[in-house]
Amino acid sequence: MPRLIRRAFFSRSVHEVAPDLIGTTLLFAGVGGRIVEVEAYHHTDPAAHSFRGETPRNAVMFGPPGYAYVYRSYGIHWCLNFVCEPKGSASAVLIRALEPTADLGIMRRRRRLSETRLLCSGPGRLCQALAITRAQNSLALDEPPFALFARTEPVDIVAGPRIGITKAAALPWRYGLKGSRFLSKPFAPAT
DNA sequence: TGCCCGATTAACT
DNA sequence: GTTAATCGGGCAA
Repeated sequence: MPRLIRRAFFSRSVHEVAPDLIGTTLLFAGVGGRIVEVEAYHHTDPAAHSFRGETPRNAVMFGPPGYAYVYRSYGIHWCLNFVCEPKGSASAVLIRALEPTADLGIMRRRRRLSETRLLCSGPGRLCQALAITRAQNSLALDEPPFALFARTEPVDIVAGPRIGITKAAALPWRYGLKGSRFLSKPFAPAT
């Protein structure tokens, strides 16, 4: 049986936690899969929601690590983040893609899509498949309905520039599972 | 109070 | 490659 990841796991630099999340398994109410792609957002980063200080929307980022920060993107989609680092540093990891492993049937129904590769390959898609909305904002990640399981085997991790942002876009703070078919976009080949 | 724009996706050409 | 859909934060007035 895989080991359950506790919230102390997140009490480290977002740049350590982000690659460590690759290959772990995220379940929400028993539905989910293996994390294959994440991005790190540090509070000193202009692209981070916390960069301009605390507001009602981003308040969870300023709280203790190990909690979910959920926000609406482009007025349509939901995006799931894990708060990291000591309380107050306001850094988080955006969960960008999963390899579906648990309860594909309910995810296909929610997404109205049969193709497994696209079920959770993107931050908005993943939230639709797991039925995550603002209602899950500020929930603890090591208590039901959330569950996060440690990897059971070593993984190869690749890093590259983040996606879909205009500020500080060159920083290589996107991490992925090497060779995964379930990435939202491929990583540029290593040079 | 109003206006602009974004950590996106899917349906177009 | 381009664009609409659609909401709330941040900033100007």
